[in-house]
Amino acid sequence: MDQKIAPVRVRFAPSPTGHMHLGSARTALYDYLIAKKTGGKFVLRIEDTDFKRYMPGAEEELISGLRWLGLEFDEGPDIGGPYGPYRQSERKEIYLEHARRLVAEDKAYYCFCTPERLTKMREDQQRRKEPPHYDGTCRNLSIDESERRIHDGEKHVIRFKTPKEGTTTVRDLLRGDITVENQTLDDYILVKSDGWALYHLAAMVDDHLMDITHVIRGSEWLPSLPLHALICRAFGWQEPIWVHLSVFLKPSGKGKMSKRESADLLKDGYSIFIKDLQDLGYTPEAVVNWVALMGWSYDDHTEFFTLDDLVKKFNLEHLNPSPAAINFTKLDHFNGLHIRNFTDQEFANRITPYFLQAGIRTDPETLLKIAPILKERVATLDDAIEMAGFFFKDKVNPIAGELPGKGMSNEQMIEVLKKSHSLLSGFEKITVADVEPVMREYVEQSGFSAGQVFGILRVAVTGQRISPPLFESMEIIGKEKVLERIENAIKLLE
RNA sequence: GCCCCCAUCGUCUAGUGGCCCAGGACGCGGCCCUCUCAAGGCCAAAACAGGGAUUCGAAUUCCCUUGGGGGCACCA
Repeated sequence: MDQKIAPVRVRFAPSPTGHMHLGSARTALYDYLIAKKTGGKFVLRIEDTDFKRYMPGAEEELISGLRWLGLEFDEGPDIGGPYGPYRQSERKEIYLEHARRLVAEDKAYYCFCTPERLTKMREDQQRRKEPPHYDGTCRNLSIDESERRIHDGEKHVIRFKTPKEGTTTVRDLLRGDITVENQTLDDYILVKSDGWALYHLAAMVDDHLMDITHVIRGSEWLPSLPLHALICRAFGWQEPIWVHLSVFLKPSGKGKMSKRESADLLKDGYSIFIKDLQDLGYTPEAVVNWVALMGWSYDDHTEFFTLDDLVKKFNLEHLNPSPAAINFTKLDHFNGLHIRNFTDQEFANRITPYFLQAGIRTDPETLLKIAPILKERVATLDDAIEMAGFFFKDKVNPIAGELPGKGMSNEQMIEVLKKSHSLLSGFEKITVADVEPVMREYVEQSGFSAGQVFGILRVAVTGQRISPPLFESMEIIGKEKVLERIENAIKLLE
């Protein structure tokens, strides 16, 4: 069915300047999927040449984020590989050599203009309503003069000698040919005065040296795509296949998520950061499933996918170029779906750390028993704490006012609790099969509704108005504790 | 300001000239189930941005307008 695709080499190349977010996660996911699908390689490369913006711990967060999502990479800074090193900060000389080669071939040149002059130049251009452009002062300096000035210790950068005339056409896999007038391009800086390469050079050199076949990245790179193609062509390299993914917009669909909005979002229990999502009780399965479908679709209308499903079904052809607003309620939906898809044991394992974090001591047997009745009713894993914390407490503390008893007096509630207590006492142990028929029979005779009777019992036994089913809960809690809690509630009412 | 990209229900999307008075999913509303809350089942409302052109025929092709997004650093 699927035509055989040659093995790809793809790279996820984040810069360690901030927290890993949904956009990165999706790019990495698609990289992983297409690599696995074609039997290719998924490499992680850290683009850390901007020391000013470097964020300590970002690389570790990236790696643990990838692993949490299940996106194991084949080559990377911590595991190495045949194309290393995988940190750009360890490849300075490689970029410099390449830049010099371009200079030697008259495809780049040394520029001695000071940042101050360039800033002023730009301001003047802006004032004259001209697009900001390098004015070409050093573009035609002779090699001799350049070398003399370098020798004299003059600060310099290396600029790309962008063609002044004609057009450049590059093919993006999702959008087709994109053509720009070369005169709208600039003589971009390739190497900074401190000798470090800029992204444009470093990424192209690395992609070539690392045999990258497909460059999958965000569409914020689209404007510099012609430059990148021109650089590849200047070196005489074959270009990779360019794939620019749509951007993610904030839920309203109006623009990208800002820092301030991310903070607001967190108050509602959502986040665009992978680390947060984990803490908020989302499963990696759901995040993967959800994010995969933001910009990609599968044609038979199925939407529930595991990572393995996606590896089988993913393709580059169904990618969608238009921007996508993030829909967190759909994440909730997928989270529920995947939670319910877990085995009871798996679910028990997953919620354990959340209880731990909340300071609630659990035991594996009970966890396994509550799993089936809990799985159906939590949206996020940490919901389990609120919903099922009472299973692990010695006693619960219902508030008198919390005991519902719609339209019932205190005396009536006490009556119900006392009767229930005596009924339950008659059993050797509480099981749903034994107890439920008896209790329902009591409801019949009592004149109260099932909602009234079970509602009071629920609060007495669980301390909550909302809980998993009453009888199942009582069976798990055990007769002794149940009776104790009912007695407690009676005392409270009296 | 200049350059580039995008445009189907509120949102994510299917749709590559006739199968579409547009299909699915989330959400929303209703009903069923029901000891609470969920889950599940069923039903409903909801979109081709506007204008031209091509064609026997356009959501699908082309042009313009409008709207939205991204980019214009010795950041990535």
